[in-house]
Amino acid sequence: MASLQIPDTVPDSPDCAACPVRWQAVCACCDPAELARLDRMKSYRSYAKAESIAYAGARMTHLGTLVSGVAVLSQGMADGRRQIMGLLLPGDFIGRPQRQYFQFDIIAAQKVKICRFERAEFEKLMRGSPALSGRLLDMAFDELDAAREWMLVLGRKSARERLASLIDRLGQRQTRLPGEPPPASLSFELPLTRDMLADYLGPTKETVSRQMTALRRAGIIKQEGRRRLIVPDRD
Amino acid sequence: MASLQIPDTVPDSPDCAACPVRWQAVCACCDPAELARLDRMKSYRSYAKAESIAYAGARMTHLGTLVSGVAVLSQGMADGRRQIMGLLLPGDFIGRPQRQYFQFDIIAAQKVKICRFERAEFEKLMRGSPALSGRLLDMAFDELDAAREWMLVLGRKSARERLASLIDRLGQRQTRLPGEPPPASLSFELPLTRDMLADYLGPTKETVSRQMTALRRAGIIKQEGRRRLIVPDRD
DNA sequence: TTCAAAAATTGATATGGATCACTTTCCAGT
DNA sequence: ACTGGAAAGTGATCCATATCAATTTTTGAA
Repeated sequence: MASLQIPDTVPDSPDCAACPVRWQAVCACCDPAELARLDRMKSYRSYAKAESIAYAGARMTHLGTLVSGVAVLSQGMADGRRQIMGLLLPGDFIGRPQRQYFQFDIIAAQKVKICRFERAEFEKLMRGSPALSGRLLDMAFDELDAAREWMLVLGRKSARERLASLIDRLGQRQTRLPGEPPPASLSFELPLTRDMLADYLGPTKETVSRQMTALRRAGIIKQEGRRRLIVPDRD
Repeated sequence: MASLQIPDTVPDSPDCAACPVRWQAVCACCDPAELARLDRMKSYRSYAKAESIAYAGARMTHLGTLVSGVAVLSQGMADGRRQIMGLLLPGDFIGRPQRQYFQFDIIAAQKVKICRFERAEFEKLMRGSPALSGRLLDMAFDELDAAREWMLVLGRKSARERLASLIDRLGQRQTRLPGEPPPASLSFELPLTRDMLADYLGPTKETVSRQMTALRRAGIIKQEGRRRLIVPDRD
């Protein structure tokens, strides 16, 4: 089991003030007192590539923030079809307050580190902190808007357009500096296999592969190796 | 203009206690004091069938709750393609706190009545009321889960399966009593035209029509007139 | 009630993407 | 540096759904 190579609970617990996602995560708006309390509550846990972080129906004992790596939120059907609903990138919130069970599967696409809080404890803190619950509300609405935007892609766009939309989205989230407009040209590492791209986009991996070739031949993207992508001009 | 047939602001403002969606809406968890405050803030507004309630980019001056009728949340592309992201039924929340502009179009599918609050005023009340903001957080997460569930339908299911999923979903929301399990057999009125069904499901209206015929011939659904549907056995 | 416009259905044909089968490329582990 | 297995790419064929073109049914306004 790959997960055994990495200790389940990472011993080092750096101070929240030094956290790499301090300003992206749910705790971004916390005042020093709240942050100190979170600091005491938190524990880290790492997951190996391809390890399951949660699965639909499992008890949700913890909530948390993804600190590093990339994970994937997905749902499977009985016959093996699978749809990825979203990517979890550093700063993203994992779980849902007031819920006992996970609704979807969460799988690490790379080595992942999560900053975790016990659910009951976090809920208690939330009740006393309008800043924290307000921030979470805002993040939830952002996710909702993103999910709805993606419905347009899934419902109405061709395979080629879908791939282009996803490349653009991934590129922006990985390249853009917070508060800045998106750069015209992107260069970044694809965190997903072709199979995962297919599960995200709807079509099969063969079609994804063909469309990737088509985009490359059309000069819309360039590739360095299999994973690094360059988008000279976003349009 | 159809909207001129109906006064923009409905004069009668029944007491919140008598509101038909008192226990579904965002105000479900409010205590009497909060409810009294909302009661003073609220104003009603009606929209005619096919009237636009909001459109992407428009200023969001009010938030509110849909009290009666059915509206549709959708997004259009430049070339005319359109995707419906969700239905707004009685009790559903409209708008988003802390946002200046609407992100999507909202269109009345039938005559609609909305209970509105000025955004700034509602936000102020929210800041002082954990019950209200907690309730909204819960509703937002419910919507998020529903949106993600729907992604599976859009990304992975055939036209027939999609139509069946939508019929089931609509039937349940219109038939199910809160807190009860869904009944095995449904009978209800479709609030959407075939065109709108197509915009919801992804395929064209012709395909929707054919699949409707196919489901009828397979005995999975029965129709009374064009709109009333009967699902003898949900499976 | 009548009638024109909109909605829905049906048919014929075209096509994008699925499927199946195979080859090539890339790594991870020895 | 090898090498076996996974990931990625490519080709041939088939099918579900789009598209184009009527026709029928419903609706609502005069």
